[in-house]
Amino acid sequence: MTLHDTNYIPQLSIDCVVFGYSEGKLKVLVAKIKSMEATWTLPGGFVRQTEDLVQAAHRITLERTGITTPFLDQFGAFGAADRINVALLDKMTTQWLALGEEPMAEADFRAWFSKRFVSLGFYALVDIQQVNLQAGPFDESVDWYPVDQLPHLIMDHAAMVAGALATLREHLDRKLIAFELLPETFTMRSLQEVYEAVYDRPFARNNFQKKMLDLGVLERLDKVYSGAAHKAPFLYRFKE
Amino acid sequence: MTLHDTNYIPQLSIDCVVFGYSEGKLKVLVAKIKSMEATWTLPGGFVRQTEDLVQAAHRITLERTGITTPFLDQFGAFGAADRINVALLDKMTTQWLALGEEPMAEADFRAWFSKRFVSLGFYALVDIQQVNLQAGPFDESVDWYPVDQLPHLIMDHAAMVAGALATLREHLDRKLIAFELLPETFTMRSLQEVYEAVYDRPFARNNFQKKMLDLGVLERLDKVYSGAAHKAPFLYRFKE
DNA sequence: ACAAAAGTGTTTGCACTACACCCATGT
DNA sequence: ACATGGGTGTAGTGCAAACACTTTTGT
Repeated sequence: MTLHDTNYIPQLSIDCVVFGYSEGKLKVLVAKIKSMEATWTLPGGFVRQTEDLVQAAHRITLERTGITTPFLDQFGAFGAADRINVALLDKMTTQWLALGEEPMAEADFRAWFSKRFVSLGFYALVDIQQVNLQAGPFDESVDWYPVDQLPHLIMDHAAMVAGALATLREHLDRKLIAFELLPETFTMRSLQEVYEAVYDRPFARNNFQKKMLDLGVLERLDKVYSGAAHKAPFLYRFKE
Repeated sequence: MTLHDTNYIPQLSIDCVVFGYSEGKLKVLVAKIKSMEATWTLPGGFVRQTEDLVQAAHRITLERTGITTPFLDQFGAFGAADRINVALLDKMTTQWLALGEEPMAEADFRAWFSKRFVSLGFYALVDIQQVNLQAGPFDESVDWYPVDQLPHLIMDHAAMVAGALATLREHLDRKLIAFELLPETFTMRSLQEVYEAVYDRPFARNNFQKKMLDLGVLERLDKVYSGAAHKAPFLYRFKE
């Protein structure tokens, strides 16, 4: 990766709010920045000159999760005039020089990062079980955090998460995308739990089931016997 | 205006879908490009290094309409890898050189415009009666066109209008922004006509009135006597 | 038999629709 | 008086929430 405007569009970045669902909670993928104390960031990146915006967002998500075709949607553009993090720049430069691979002049690196960036916010929905976490070049680690227990994020990344969540709540029903957060087959209960995690409120079980079935997009499969002392629930699949 | 990345962010543009309402129709502000046959474009521009995104969108709208504080919302990002118009470039260059004011080297101009641009789509709502149309530097003229009778727009600008309209339809009810298309005081009928123009379908008069009044955001003022042979309608004002 | 959770039916309330009627105004 | 459009009330309809009941499974 050489950060030069012959390869990437300057002053434009993409940050992805990657949502996953596990343990009854809606989670967001967050990276801890290398060599910095208590500094976390959303997975982000830049747009290649030869690349569509959506391709870039896919690539950025893919690099961290291994997921090739997640649901992706652009939810906002973040471009305050002072949208820059000078404190980060020095730390990053040190880090960059330490990387060593495909070396780029420090001056070029600083020239790239010292400018104000406009960032496009995308949110992604992934089946958390399919994810293979992989840290990016500047990341010490990437991890899932419950959306209501995020660590301290740089710049306006917290606002991005808020915006992404607001958009997700608007879209979940209308666009039939809740299934994107689940494995291919799932029980009605787990689907309901996804809704409850996203909207942070309970849903009535019977009405929820009726509403989902009335959508006509669920295919009922075999029952699943968990060995528990109660009726076995049906499995469902999203009928496209 | 000097198009150089010390002044403007390169490869990033903003295009505005400015909606107005008149003569029972929803209209969009469209500019005819100078010295080109049958080529129209949405009012657009670039983002200054020292400027917020929203400021830039406001400026671009202000330059053409004279409206200082329209309702503005970002509805999409357009960034196909081949999002460039080579045919336009030559024409524009000629045009640019003819302008003469604040001369910039032709090479710089071409370097600026020959690259791929990512464009942020904003839509704006204005009271069309308050607008003073003013052509931009590259525009032969700017005019209002009914949203369903647009001239042939460059690149993906038609898709932008479609996206803006879709977003407007989603927002009109939920965000109480229909009033932005009307003068400060208006009759219930004219408000209904705005809705009918936006959604391109009729609304039942009595039910519409009830729905609007039940929102609790309308302040009823005096009646307006038009001199016509029927009951005088009330004027309303948006209660913020 | 019982507990736990799944599945389904029934009623209630609310919002939106359609229909109907009265009112104000100028000719 | 009448035509025209404004304002309001009422009955019907559909959707979603609330309540209630039955079924399946393992201990």
